[in-house]
Amino acid sequence: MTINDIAKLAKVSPSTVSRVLNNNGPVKEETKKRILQIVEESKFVPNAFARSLSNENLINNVGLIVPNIDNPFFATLAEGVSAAADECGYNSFLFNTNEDVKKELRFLQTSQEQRLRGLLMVPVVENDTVNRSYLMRLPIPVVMIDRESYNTNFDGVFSDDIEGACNAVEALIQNGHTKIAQIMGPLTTKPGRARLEGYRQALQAHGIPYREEYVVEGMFQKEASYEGMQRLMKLKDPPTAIFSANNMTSIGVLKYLKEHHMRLGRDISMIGYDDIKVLEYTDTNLSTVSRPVHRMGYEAMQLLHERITHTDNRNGARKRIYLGAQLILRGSERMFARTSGKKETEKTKAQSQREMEKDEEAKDV
Amino acid sequence: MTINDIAKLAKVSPSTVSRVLNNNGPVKEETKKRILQIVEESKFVPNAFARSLSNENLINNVGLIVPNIDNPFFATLAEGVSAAADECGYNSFLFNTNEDVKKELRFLQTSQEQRLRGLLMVPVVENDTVNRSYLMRLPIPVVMIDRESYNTNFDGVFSDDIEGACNAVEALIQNGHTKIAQIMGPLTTKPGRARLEGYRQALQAHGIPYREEYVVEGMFQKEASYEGMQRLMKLKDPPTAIFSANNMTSIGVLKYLKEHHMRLGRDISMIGYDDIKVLEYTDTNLSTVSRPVHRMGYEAMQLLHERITHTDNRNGARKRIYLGAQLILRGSERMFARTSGKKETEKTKAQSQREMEKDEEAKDV
DNA sequence: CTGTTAGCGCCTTCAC
DNA sequence: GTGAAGGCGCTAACAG
Repeated sequence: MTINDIAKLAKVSPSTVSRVLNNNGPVKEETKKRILQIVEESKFVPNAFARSLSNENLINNVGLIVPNIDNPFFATLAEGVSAAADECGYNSFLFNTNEDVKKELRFLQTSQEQRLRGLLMVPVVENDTVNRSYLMRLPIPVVMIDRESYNTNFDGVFSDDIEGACNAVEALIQNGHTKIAQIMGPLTTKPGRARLEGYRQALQAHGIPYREEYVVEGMFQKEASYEGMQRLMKLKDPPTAIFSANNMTSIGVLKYLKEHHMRLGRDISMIGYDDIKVLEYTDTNLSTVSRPVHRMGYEAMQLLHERITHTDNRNGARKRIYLGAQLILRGSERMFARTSGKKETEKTKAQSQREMEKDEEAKDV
Repeated sequence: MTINDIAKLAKVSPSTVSRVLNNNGPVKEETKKRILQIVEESKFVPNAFARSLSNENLINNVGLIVPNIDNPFFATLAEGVSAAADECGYNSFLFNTNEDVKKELRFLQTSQEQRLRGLLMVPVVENDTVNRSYLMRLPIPVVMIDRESYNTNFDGVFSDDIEGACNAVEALIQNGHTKIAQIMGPLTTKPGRARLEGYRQALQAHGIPYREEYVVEGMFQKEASYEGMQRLMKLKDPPTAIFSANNMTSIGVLKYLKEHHMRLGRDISMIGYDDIKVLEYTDTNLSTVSRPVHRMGYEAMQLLHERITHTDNRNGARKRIYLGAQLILRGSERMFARTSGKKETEKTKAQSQREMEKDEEAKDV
C-alpha cells in the first residue's frame, strides 16, 4: 500500500494525496474527505524513509547512548531525555553499549546510516581514539552527558564531580576519619578521574597523607567493587571509612559488608555517589552525593534541540551546563555510631522527608 | 556526500560503487581499492533509508516498548532483548511509554512509519481498544512480554503469575498468617489480575476467607502502594502480612514501614514480587518471587527473530513461552521473628550465596 | 484546486 | 568488469 495506490482508489493524483496527508496546499473539501476515508479504510501509513529521502532528514529521530541501562542512574537519565524529547517532538532511541566500545562504535555508525538529527551520549571511555574520531566527524550535533570524550569540545551537561567528591570526603574527615579509602571508577572516564581528584583535594586540604593502598579499582561495577573491598579489608591497617565512586560500587561494598556482618556507622563509615532510591526506605542509611539525574537528561535534550534547530549557531561557543550535586547525610558517614539507635531513627525520618521533597523537585522540570 | 559523488571522484559509475560497498558483483581489484580509499577519505556512510526504500525493508530495526524504564525489571528486560538482538543482527530501539497509552499509540505509529521489522511489547493495559486494534493490524510480527493485550493471540513470553502469587501467599500462610493483605497491581494488566487470582486461590485452598478490605490498589507504583499501606494499617483489624504485587509496590511498602518504625519479620511480614537487587545486601531480608527477567527478554527477541525470518510460519500456531518463577525466602515471610538476630544473619548468608549462583545462571543465556 | 514532472540515494536488472 | 536505466515511496516545483 503506497500513496499511489491510494491515489488510484480515490481517482486523483499522488500529489493530491500527499497534500491531504501533510495538510499543506489546497484541496477541495470533498476530495479531501474521500481520500482520508480511503486512507483510513486501508490503514495506510506513509513510509517515513521515503519521505525523509526527498525531504532531507525530515524524521525527527535522536539517539541516546548510555553505557549501562541496568544502572538506575542511566534509566532515570533516559526518562529525563525522553520527557524533553516528547515535548520537542522527537523520537528518542535508546542504545545500551554495556560499557563496550565496539558496540558504541556500531551505534555511532547506525546513527549516521539512519540519519539521526542529533545524539546524546555518555561515552564508555574518554580515550578511545577510534570512536572519538568517528564522533568528531559526525555531521550532527552531539551533546555529552556526565562523561566526556577526551580532547573534544562538545556541548554537554555535567556535574561538578570534583566538588561533589571533595564534599563527601570532607564530611568523613569531619566525622573524625583519617583512614579513608576510595573505591574508584575507571580513570578513563571523566567522573572517575574527577572523583579521585576530589578525594585527593579533600585529604590534602586537611593534611592527611594520600595512601596508595587505600585507593582501589571499582570500575563502576559491583563485582570489581566487592573485590576492592576484600583487598582493603585485608590490609594490616584497614581504612575506617569508604568513599564509593558511584551507585554500582556502593552496592558492591554493601554486599561485602553484609557478608561480613559489618554495619554502616558501626563497623565502618561510608559515603557513596548517586542515589539508590530504595535504600532510603531501609535501615542502611547510606549517605551519598545526590545529583539531579532526571534534570540532567532533560536539559541535555533541550540543549540538543537548540543545536538542531539553530544550525547557524552550531559552530558558536560550546555550551556546557554544570548542575550541582548535593551531599545527603543519612548517618553512614558517622564513626562508630555515636548516637543511640533511637535517636538515629528519628534523624532518619526527617531526612526521609527531605528526600521526598527533593524527589518532587527533581520531577519538576 | 552520496554514492554518486563517490562515483565521480573515482571516475566510475554509481553501480560500481554500490557493488563495492555491498561486496556483491565482480569489480576489478584495482578499482575496488581506489573506491574504498575514496570512501574512507570522504567518510562516506550510505543512507540506510534510501537503501531500504528500493530493497523492501532491509534495515533490521526492531522496537521494544516498555511501560516504565525506571523499573529495574524493565531495564534488565531491555538488556536481555538487546543481547539477543545483537546476536541476531538487529538494532533494538527502546521506547518508554511511562504507562501512558497515548504515548504507546504514538510508538506504534512510529514503528510502522519507520518500517520496523518486528515489535516486542509490554503493553500499558490489556483493554485499550484503540491501541489493540492498531496492534492487530500491524503488518509485522509482535511478541508480547509479561503483559498482554486482551482478546489477542500474539506470540509471547510470560511467567505463571497465578502460581507465583499462590506460592508466595501459601508461604505466608505456612508461617501462621491468616490476615494477609495484597497490594495489587492494575487489574487492567494480565500480571495484575493473575497475581490477585493466585492470592485468592491460596486463601481458598486453606479455607481463609477473602476480605475485601485487605486488597488495596498499588498500581505497580510506589506512591499508590504507600497510600494503600496507610489504608491497610488504619483498619480496626489490620493484616499481619503483606503480599506486594511487584517491586515498585514493595518499595512503597518499605517506605511506609520505615516511616512508622516497623520492621519486616518483627512488626509485620511480607513477600514481594520481582527482585530488588540491592536489597539482598541490606538487612531488609525481603522475600520475593523472582523471575528470570534477563532471559525473558532474551527469549522474546529470539522468538521475534524466528517470526521475522520464517515469514511463511507467521500464521502458524502462536508460540507462547512460560518461564518459571522462583520463591526466594529471606526471612520477611516469618511471623514475629521467631529466630534470634544471630541465627537470622547466618541464614541470610547462606541465602546470599544461593543468590549469587542464581545470578550467574540468569546471565547464562 | 489539481495533475505532471523531476528528484531524493541507492540497488538491481540488463546491456555491453 | 562496467555502465545505463528504471524504480523504491514520497514531496516539491511548475503548469494548468
